[in-house]
Amino acid sequence: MHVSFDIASSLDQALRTAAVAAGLEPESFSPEVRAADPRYGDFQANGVLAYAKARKLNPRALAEHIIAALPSDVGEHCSVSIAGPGFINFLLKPESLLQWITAQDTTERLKSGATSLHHGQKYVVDFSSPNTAKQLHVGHVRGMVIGEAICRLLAFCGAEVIRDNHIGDWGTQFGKLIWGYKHHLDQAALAKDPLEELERLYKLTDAATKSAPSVLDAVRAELVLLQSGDAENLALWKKIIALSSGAFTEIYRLLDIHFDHQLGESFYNDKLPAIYAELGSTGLASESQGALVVFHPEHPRFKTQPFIIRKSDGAANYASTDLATMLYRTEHFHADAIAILTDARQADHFEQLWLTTEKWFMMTGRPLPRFTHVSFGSILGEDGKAIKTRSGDPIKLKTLLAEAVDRAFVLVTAKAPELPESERREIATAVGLGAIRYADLAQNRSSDYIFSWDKILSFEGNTAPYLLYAVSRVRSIFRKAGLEPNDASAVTGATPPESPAELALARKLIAFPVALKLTTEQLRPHFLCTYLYELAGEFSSFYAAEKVVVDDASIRARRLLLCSRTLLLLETGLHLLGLRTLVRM
RNA sequence: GGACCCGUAGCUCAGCUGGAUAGAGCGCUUGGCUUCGAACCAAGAGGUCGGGGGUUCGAAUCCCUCCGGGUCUACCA
Repeated sequence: MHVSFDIASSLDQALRTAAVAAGLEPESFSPEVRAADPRYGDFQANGVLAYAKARKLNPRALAEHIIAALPSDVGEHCSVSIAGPGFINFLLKPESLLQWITAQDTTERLKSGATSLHHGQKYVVDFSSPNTAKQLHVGHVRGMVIGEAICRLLAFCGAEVIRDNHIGDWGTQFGKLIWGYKHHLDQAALAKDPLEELERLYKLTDAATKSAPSVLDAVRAELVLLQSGDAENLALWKKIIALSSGAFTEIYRLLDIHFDHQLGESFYNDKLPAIYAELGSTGLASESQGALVVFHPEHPRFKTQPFIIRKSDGAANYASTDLATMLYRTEHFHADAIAILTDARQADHFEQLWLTTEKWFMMTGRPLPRFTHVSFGSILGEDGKAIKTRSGDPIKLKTLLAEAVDRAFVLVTAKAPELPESERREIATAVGLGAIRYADLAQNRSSDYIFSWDKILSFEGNTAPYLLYAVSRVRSIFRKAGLEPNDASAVTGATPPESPAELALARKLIAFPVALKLTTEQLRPHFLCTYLYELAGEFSSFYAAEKVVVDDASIRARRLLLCSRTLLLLETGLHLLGLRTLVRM
C-alpha cells in the first residue's frame, strides 16, 4: 500500500488481498472501509462482522487472521487494531499524513486522483429546464444550483458530462400564450417589458380557461395548430421563445450556470410519430378514452394510473417528449447514465417514464443507460408553507438574488467599512449569491427546507459566509507573511503534524476523497458541504490553538503546509459547488 | 382509497448502503483578543431518534402496524 489519493480504496484493496490469503471467499467479502470516528482512528472496516455473521464465525478471530495477512506495507503507514465486536481500525502515522498532504498540492493533482471515481462514464444531466415565457422564480433556483454542482463534480471525478437544458417550449402553455396573444395583447406593454406582458397574457388566459370551457377548447386548438406546423402560430411561437431566452441567459450568467445544449421539447416534435408507432407495435401502449397510454400491470398504482403518451386530441404532452428525449440521449449521445433534476412532485411521472423506457428498450434491443431522477424538496417560507410574496405570487429569482446581494452589502459594510465601495460590492455579490446557493446545496435535497435570510447569511454554522471567511483567513496568513499559498519553498522541510490541533486538521484533510465519492455516487452535494464545513471548523480550531508564522522553521513550514492544503481543498470544493471564493472579506 | 417523501435537542438540520457513548449551528450558561483576521475559538446544560411490535451479536437506519405533516394520483410540466 502506498499513500494514494484515495486511502480508503487502498485499504479496501489491501483488505481484499488479505482476505484471500486468509482463506475467505473473496466474492462474498466486502471490507466496507469508511471514515472513522476520530476517537477510533482514521478509517474503519466493518465488513468482517457481516462475513462472520453469515458463517457463524467468531468475528474477532476472523479479524485477527485478516490483519495477520495484510500486505506488510500497510503496517508501515498505519497502526491497525481490532476493537469492539470486530471492527478493524486504521490510524495513519503522522509521517503518512504528511506524505498525503504534501503530495496533494494543486487542483489538477486532486482532479487526477479523483478521476478514477467516474472515469469513462458519460452522463447526460438535464437541469434547470424552465418553461418558456414564464420568469424564473424562487422555485427554479434549487434545481439550477444543484444541477450545476453535480455537473462540475462529475466532471471533476472523471466523467464526460453533457449538460442539457430541456426547455419547456412546446407544451400546453403555448396554446394559452398564443390564444392570449391573439386576443388580449397590449402592444405598449410588450414593448416595455416583454416577459411581464407574456406572463400577464398567460395568467389571464389560464384564468379564462378555468371559467369558460370554450376558451379551453380554443386554447387546445391553438396548440394543435402549432404542433401541426401552422405558419402563423409557428411565427408567434418563435417570437415568444426569443423574448424569454434572453431573460434566462441573463440569470444563467449571473449564477455562472452553463449548458452544452438547449434541446427543448420542440426539438423532439418530429421524432414523436416514431415513438407512438414503436410503443404501439411492441404492445406497450394502447388506446384508452381516446388517448394513447401505457399501463404497468405489475405496479400497485401504475396498473390503473396511465402514462399518457399522446393526448386524446392528438397533441403531445411531456410524456411524449420525455420518451423521445430518453431515446435521443441513448442513441445520439450514447449516455451511460442520465440524470434529470426536477422537484419531487414529479416523481410519479419519472417513475412511469423509466418503467416504460426499460421495457421499450429491452423489447427493441437497445442499450439501457442508468437513470436517476434527482428530485428535491421545495423552499418554504419561515411559516413552513410554500414561499411567496405578500400578493401570493412566486418570488422572482431576479428579485431574490438582488436582495441577497443587498443584504450582504449591508453586512460587509458593517464589518469592513474601511474597504473601498467597489470591493465591498464585489464581496457582497460573492457572499449574497453564495449564501443562496449554499443554502440550496447544504441540506439533503430530498427534504424541503425553510428559507431564512438570517440563517443563510449568518457567519456561524454551516453557511457560505462561514466558509468564505475561513478561506479569507487562510489567505490573510500568507498575505501577512509575504508568501503565496502555493509557494513550495514555504513548506519545504515541513515535519509531520504533532499537536492535537495539527493532527485533527491533517486527518480532516485526508478525508476529502470520501466526501467526493459519497457526493457523486448519490448525486447529493450536501455531503461535500458537510465535509467542507467540518474542514473549515477544524481549521478555525487549529488557527485559534496554534500560531502559524513562528520562528522555528520546521514548525512554521508544517503549519503553512496545513494552511496551504486547507485553502486548496476549501477553494476547490467551493468552486465545485459553484461558489466564488474571496481573498478578503 | 392508493403511492412516495418527511418526523432526531426549544428552533434549523447532519447522521455515508445495520455498527462503537446519536452529532452540529442557533438560542441559553460560562470563559478567551497589547500576540498571524474575535465575522472566531473553548467549555457546559439540553434526546424514550413520532408511538408500539419484529428481525440479530448490534436498529435513528431494515420489516410490520398505528399517529402526525407534505406531495402526487388521465390528458399542465
